[in-house]
Amino acid sequence: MDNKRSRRSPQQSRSRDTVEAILVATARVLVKDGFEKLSTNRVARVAGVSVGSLYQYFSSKHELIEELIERRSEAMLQDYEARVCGQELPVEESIRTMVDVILDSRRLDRELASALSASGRSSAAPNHLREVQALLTRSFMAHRHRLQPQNLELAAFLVISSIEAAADSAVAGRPELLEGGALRGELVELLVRYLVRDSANESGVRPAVSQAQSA
Amino acid sequence: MDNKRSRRSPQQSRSRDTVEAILVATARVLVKDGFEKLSTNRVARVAGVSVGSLYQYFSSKHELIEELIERRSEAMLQDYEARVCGQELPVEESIRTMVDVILDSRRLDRELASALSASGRSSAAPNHLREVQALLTRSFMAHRHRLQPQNLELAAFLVISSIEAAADSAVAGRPELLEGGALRGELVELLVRYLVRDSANESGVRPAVSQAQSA
Amino acid sequence: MDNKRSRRSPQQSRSRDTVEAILVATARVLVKDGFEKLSTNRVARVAGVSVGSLYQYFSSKHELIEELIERRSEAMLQDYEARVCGQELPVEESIRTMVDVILDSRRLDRELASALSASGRSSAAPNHLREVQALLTRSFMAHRHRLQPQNLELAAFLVISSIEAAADSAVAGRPELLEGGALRGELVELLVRYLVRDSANESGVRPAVSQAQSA
Amino acid sequence: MDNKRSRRSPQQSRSRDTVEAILVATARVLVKDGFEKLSTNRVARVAGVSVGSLYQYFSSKHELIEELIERRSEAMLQDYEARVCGQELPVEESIRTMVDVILDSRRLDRELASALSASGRSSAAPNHLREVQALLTRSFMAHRHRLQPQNLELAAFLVISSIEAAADSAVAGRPELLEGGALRGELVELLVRYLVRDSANESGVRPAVSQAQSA
DNA sequence: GATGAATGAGTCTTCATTCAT
DNA sequence: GATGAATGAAGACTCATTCAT
Repeated sequence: MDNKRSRRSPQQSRSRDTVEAILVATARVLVKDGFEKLSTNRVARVAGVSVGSLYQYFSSKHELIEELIERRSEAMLQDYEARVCGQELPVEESIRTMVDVILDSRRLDRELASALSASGRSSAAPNHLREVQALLTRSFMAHRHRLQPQNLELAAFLVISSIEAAADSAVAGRPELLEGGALRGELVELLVRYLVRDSANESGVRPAVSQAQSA
Repeated sequence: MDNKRSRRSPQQSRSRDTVEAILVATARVLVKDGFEKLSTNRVARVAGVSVGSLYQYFSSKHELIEELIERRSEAMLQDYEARVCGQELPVEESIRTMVDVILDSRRLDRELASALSASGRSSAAPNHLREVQALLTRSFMAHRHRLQPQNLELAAFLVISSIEAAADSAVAGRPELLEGGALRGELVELLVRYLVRDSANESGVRPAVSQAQSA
Repeated sequence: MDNKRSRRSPQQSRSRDTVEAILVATARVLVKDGFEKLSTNRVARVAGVSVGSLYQYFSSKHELIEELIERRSEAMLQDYEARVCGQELPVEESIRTMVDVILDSRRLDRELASALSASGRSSAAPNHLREVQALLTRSFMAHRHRLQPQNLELAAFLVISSIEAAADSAVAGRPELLEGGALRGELVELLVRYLVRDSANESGVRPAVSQAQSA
Repeated sequence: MDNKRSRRSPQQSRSRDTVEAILVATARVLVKDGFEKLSTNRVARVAGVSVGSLYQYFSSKHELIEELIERRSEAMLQDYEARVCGQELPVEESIRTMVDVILDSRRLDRELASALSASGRSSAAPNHLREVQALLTRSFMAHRHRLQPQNLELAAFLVISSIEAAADSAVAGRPELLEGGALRGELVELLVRYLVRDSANESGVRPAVSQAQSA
């Protein structure tokens, strides 16, 4: 625990290959068998090395996974920077790029993302707000003339997932946000702005957003 | 609700107490030791009953957790309904209530929520977009005059967490959303509407949102 | 262990019914789920009584099974006696009746017999002399002109099963038989007499045996 | 033989010893405590290795037992072949050898055989035909002048065990044999030929059988 | 007598980790 | 450095048996 980062950092090329093989194997096992079946022995076997070698470069199973996640983040960051290419983008473009980067990343290694994020979650978890979402959809229906989104079901999906995400992120990393009214107010702002149709200028004010996107 | 077909449905009052004790113990273990340390034996010990008793009411560890999550969902649903009280609320109010319900729920059992949602995620996970978020914040700074949110750091937090959440929810339950451009477009719409200041009417069009919120 | 036969012997009719129900349930469970899945709790549930009641009449799981076996033996004995009906049968008839009784008993509750006798045996057991049997069949083929049985494969089956049975019975109940040459000699006598064709009188000497049997 | 696809095939000499120790321990536990008390942990402890090691070479408790049985079968087969030594034996010799092999095998590891074959059988089982056997013996007594065997009690033992064995083997592996009359007829043939004295030539026809046997 | 909730030792099995070779 | 055999604590789950109601 305290001797973290004690191992690792291969300098020779053979070592680098080994590390790479291990990481690739980890991802493969994760995708093929899920998080629960991930074991150091199995990873080593798939990587074609011995467990001993695995422990030469990763001091624990935990570190193995951390490294994998870190690499994925780095990849996303590089993707973002590659797309932005040093330019100063307007906010709309920034956002669109961000969205693209994250969604593409998830799309590319869907299995890995799923294995990584849904790892311990019980199957009930994803559904546990289904009913609330249904409730919300119905409420949207009732006011559909005042709402901007066309696909109300998709809108409800987005709304719920955003609230939950904010709540969970706050719990995980910024608990103080749960106390004040700031997060709350901002979330409401976010969502209401998204949902409610602009009364004055239907399609004039914010035109950039509705353009077609490249898939 | 009661069609859970647990091993047995309690028929004596003793049983009901046992079930309750087990569920309480589960939450306690989850909070104190985290998901990974949750074991049926430990739960039973903390609950002051035997493993056998646990298995009399929950046919597996999995079911135990499902029940816990289900109870939390039900509680949230009831909270929502209590607040709405049968009235037909306008969208703004629906959203505010929804936000309140979810945030309050998380605030109340923060630890449990954390244990449950971060269950399998490695400790690296919460941080893995920190850098991206920093990037985004800087970009926001550069355009701050065109943006509506005051607290740009909070805005970036919200933006990132919303995108990630949408991506993860899609991966978990609606993979088809990752393919088309619909989710992407809607997400961009959501975020840009939130971020960009209304050029025409600075504070006139959407007044309801900026009101004070009841904690 | 030492208070055996302490419970049991119902005198009232309700008790008798209960005992009967339990025994029937035991057989049912045995047939449906096999010996390994047999548990007092399950038997009680299937019998429609409580475990407590089961233990009122059977002091242990062990005793439950013993009783079942004993009943089966009694049934066979009664069947035999019913068929013999007090008459003094000639040996041929005795044997035929005996064979009928045992085979019929097995045929009638084949499942139960199988569950009971194959209970703990690994799947390898029934086959473990297959090769030897094949060897023997081949040897028979080579001498088929000197042998009496028509179906040599069936003959080999019988031969092997008889030897094994004698060996196992001896191990289980009469270990001294394994030491001397008596059992050995008698077994050889039994088998050779069966196998080798009578050189002198092909079909005259022992005519009674080849008659048709009632199925 | 070696295509057993156990978890791993030992590659170092240490492993081979471990495997051997485990198998020896299995036999020892079986002999000392019986099949019901056989557990992987106990075997490992007796073998002086860890459970983990056991599972390195045997993927389940089941496989452990299968291996043991297979080894015993192989040993018997080798014994048979060693005695036959490639020669083409006459039937009488084949049978005698077969009988010797099986009886000797049982004699050598009597305890193991007992534990293995009586594995699940309740203690009632071996006795459950005692009464029938008594009956039969008495019947034999009555016709003793027409019977060939000298030791009628031993004959009855052999007769009963042969019928039961045929019935059980059929139940276990060839249920179709229970239906037709073939098995029945053949069994009767086998037994009557054994029991009934040859009327014509008392001691002339089948002389080979009564010779002395090598123990 | 009957009930069924409770017990807890014991079962099989996994897997992160170590260390002699 | 690499190997892979060995470890053993720990986990999920079962079931014969008891005993308060």
